[in-house]
Amino acid sequence: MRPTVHDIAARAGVSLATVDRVLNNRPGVRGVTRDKVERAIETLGYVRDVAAANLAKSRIYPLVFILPEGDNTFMRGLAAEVEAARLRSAVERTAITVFTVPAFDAAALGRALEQARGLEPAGVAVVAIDAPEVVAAVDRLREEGVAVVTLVSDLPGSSRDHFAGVDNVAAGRTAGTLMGRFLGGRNGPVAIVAGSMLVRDHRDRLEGFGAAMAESAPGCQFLPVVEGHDDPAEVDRLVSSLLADHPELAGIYSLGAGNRGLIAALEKAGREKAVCAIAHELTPHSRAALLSGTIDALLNQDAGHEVRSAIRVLKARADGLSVISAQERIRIEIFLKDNLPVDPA
Amino acid sequence: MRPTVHDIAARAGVSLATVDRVLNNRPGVRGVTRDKVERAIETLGYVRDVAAANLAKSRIYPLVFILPEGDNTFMRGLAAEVEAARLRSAVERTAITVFTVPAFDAAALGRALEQARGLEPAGVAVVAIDAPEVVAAVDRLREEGVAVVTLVSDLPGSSRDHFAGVDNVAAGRTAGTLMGRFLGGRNGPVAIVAGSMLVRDHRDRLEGFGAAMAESAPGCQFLPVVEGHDDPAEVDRLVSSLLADHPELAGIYSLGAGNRGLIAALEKAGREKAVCAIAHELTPHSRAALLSGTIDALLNQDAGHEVRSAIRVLKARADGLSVISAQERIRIEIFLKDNLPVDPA
DNA sequence: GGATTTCTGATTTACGTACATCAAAAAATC
DNA sequence: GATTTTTTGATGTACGTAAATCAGAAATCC
Repeated sequence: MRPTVHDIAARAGVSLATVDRVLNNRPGVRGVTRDKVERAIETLGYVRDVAAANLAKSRIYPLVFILPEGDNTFMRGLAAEVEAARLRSAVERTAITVFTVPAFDAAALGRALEQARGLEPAGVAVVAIDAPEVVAAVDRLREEGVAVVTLVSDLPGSSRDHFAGVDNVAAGRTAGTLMGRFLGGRNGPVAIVAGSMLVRDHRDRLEGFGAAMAESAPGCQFLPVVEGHDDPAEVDRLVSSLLADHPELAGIYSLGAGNRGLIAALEKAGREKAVCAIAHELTPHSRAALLSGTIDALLNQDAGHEVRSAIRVLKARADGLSVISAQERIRIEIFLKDNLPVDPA
Repeated sequence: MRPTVHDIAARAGVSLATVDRVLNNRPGVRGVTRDKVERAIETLGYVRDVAAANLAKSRIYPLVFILPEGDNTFMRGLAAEVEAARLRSAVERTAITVFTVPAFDAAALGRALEQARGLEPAGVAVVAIDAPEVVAAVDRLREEGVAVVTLVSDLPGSSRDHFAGVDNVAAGRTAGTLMGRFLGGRNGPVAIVAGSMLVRDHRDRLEGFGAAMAESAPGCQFLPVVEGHDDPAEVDRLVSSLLADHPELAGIYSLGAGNRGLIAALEKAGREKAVCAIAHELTPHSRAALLSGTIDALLNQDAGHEVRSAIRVLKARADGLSVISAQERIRIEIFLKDNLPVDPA
């Protein structure tokens, strides 16, 4: 049988109240007594029953999620996962509030973080924008003891507790290695379609892609990076003109969103088999394109995993507990047509 | 505020005891009264507080894990993850017992399952062997209301609740597509090293590999499958003689364990760059070989995820609850040198 | 050595649910 | 309509912890 606070009190020769004071860092315990209690905890191997403690505290974890607006498929999927988590609130003792802010607007994000602070939450999960006012707002939350996790996009200079997302340089490298190997020494230039080079994730992916391509396909020629602003129609136009201008195009790396446009352009031109296409994020469209062969490989980060991980980490940090680190590692998933999950994302 | 049993009692105009009877399916409630209570539960959106319920029941989940013996690195890693889960027992209200049985011995596994049944556990997780006596033993457990999850290796004909593992045909296909694309039309035969063709996992992988290669590298010549019995020394010998006999060897697919032997043979022959090598399971050795370029791609299943998932599913089934299915999907992970997790497995 | 401050003990209530008991009410049976 | 059976209510205890109160003991101060 697992030891309880009563067992510790008996063992240490003190009362329940004193054990409680030690366990919860309340004042009013002499050093020697504290030591006695801590030794008893040690020798009995006492572990606080979190369920019982939460019950007694009627603890709920007020959490705030701050997500970007816009109709980006990935971000909508992320929002859906947050909503799914909200529906589990009763079971998980969380109370999740969602704020949405205009995409790429650091000032608005800073204000949203301030607003979140006003709610005195136990934790905040935020899709960060790498800007000084955002760093400042995050640091202020941390100073007040609020746990902060960055989601999808990190904030390296800040004091955030944890980042629930992938290393985008490594993701870019992975795409580069795959592209180099898939081309297998074939000639012809490679095109890169970004969303916006103002976004850190995209810059990181580009950096990694270039480095890995230099190793796996030395001498490969790159076309200038074009920016599709994650908009399918714009990506369609851009890719269509790339295809028209470069009949020998060997590969396309799409490191942002707007894959519907990429797929449409390749298929309109009838070049879907000739051009090696690698893109990011599994969506119903990209999934279909992978299965049909229009897209050759897809890199993905599991939005559901990211949201669940963020919640676990925030709760643990709020209680000062540790987490299973391997469980919180967000994978850079590589999907070929053969290892797709059964259920569309 | 979340509704409690008291709220339901008030709303339905009955006593707490009656609510309790309805909630826990105890006899002694008229149909009409039951309906009243259920309507109240519905309209108030009552969800039982599992933590409080478990506390009141002092519920622990006695679970049995049945794992194969032997010094296979993957299985040892799996055992380590089970042990890690055992150390979390206090927090997770589990009591985990581990049985080990000789590998590939269906009769012994059947006996172990019977023995597990004697412990009257809430759930059993088993690395299955596809044999009639194992199916029978699993079905018997299920009949007694014990939840059963197959781990790593499935048991299709049985009534097991869930399979925590990967689709090995799909894993083989994934390897085949990668191999075909990495070869990029190069000539030269491809060798396949299995552990034992008696094991279903290995047969499945081979089947998938052949099918995908036929698509991605039509006309590729295969050497006869050799069996290394997951033993590094034996794999080393086999691969060394393959390399000596076939100077034009283009690729090797190792679908079992014993990768240390594969790596050693390739490096001794100085052929690690010339031969495209694809293997399974991330271990310290295979990780190093991936980084050095001896192995070109690694397929993996996350043993930690499998164990944690098995426990979640067993607990949920024991309580008749549902699980987040996306969370329990075990991925076929593809690792290149670029997307390795930071921490070795 | 008395007053004050700091520590400790004893006890109680609460969290939300499970489960048992006994009495009372309602329904079914004859 | 009396009896039996079924259904329901009322109540209490338990699970392991949190948190509060108040009294008493020990240490510290002057």
